[in-house]
Amino acid sequence: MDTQKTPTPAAKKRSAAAQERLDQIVSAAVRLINARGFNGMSLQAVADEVGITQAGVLHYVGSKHGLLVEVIRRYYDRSSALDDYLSLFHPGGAFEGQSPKIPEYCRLLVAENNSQPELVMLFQMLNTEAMSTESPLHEYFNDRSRGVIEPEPDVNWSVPEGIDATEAISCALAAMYGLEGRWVARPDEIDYPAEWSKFEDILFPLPLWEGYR
Amino acid sequence: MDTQKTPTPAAKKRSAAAQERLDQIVSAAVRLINARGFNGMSLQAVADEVGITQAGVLHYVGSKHGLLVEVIRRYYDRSSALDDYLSLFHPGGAFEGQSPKIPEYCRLLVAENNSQPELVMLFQMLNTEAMSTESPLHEYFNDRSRGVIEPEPDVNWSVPEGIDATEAISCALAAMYGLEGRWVARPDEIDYPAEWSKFEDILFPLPLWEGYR
DNA sequence: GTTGTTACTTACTAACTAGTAAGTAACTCC
DNA sequence: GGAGTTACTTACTAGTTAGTAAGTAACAAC
Repeated sequence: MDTQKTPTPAAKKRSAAAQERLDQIVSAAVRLINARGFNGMSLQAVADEVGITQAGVLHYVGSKHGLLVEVIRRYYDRSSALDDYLSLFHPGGAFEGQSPKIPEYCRLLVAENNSQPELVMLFQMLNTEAMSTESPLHEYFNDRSRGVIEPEPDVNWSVPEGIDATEAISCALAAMYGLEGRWVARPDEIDYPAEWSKFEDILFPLPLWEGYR
Repeated sequence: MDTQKTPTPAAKKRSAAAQERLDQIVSAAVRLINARGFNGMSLQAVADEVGITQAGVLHYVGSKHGLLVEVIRRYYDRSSALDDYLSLFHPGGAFEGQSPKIPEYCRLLVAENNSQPELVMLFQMLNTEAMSTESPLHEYFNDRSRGVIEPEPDVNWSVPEGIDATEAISCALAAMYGLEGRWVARPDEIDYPAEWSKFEDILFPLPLWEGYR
């Protein structure tokens, strides 16, 4: 029964405080998942970081699985400069009629991920744990992996002759994932966008991709 | 004090039985790490799979960290068709004076890994957990990651003009890692070597890499 | 000013965690 | 046949795990 009529300003204020607390909980959970994995993380550790009791954490998320759901939700609530790029080529967009370029798309993705190392690490950790059929995220990440290779089926990419656009995206994203794993493991040693630009010379070598980058 | 003089056949037999038991323990541990990660796996679960008590497991490995050491050891005791390939180009090898080719090297790596999905998954899992500085394997995997990009510094790869061999290997291995993650997550859906051959067309496109593949 | 809701806390449970200590049965060595 | 070693087991400890139940203090609604 949803009795949520016009919420009073006071109710809004309280709910905002609650939202802030939930954010603290999710932030702590992300840090702990990155450090130990979801299986290795405990509700008590989350509670300690936030400064409340373990039962207090459960008050917000219900169960450990509920916490995982909130963490995933946070991952998806990121802003995506990417969808913005692709939508430019859709009917009504600024570049309607033109075709997007894979290297350009990749560069945007790299730039975006470069500003969110914590979420990149979270993705690597959960995605890896989800390899196991035992993981509650197994099907979820498998579906995602299938879908991401063809992010926008109605877009026709501008690629050189003899190059399969779908394969090029698939391969580029695999390389990106591999590089991201190295980067988040030693962020001080690796300049992610700089390394990517070197990868670009391999993935999209210049005589062939001239005009398509 | 090492009192290991000529071991009697009986001692050998006993030690062989012990080795077999240790193998069972390590095999169970690999399965459980793949399913839940090292942090999520317990000595009791290993013991249950082997059919002995948890204290029995500790008799062999001393501690949970000791079990991790044994698991890592198993990973490195794999045969490597790869080193064999590279050694052919060393002084005294059959191909002395010639240069190895990166795509060929990659194909061997893919073929070898394709026959060991369990160890590939183990690598993905431990490597990911080792992203965290908290992991006992953090430095270990970082060193490995640095080294693997230049597997044999004294080999001069045969590559097309304008291509940086080190970057090509680095990029190819990143893509391989990314593809392997997809493969072990859904082995029934993905034909790893077949997918790799499509990646080859992107990483080493034919007009450019003609004669270097 | 009562009634309800929110945001927690304390107190608890039952199961599980890695690790230790002290056995014991089987076998080997000499 | 006695001494030592191996491959375990039983029994235990101290700490941690997710989750439940029953509060309670602060505030809001009316």
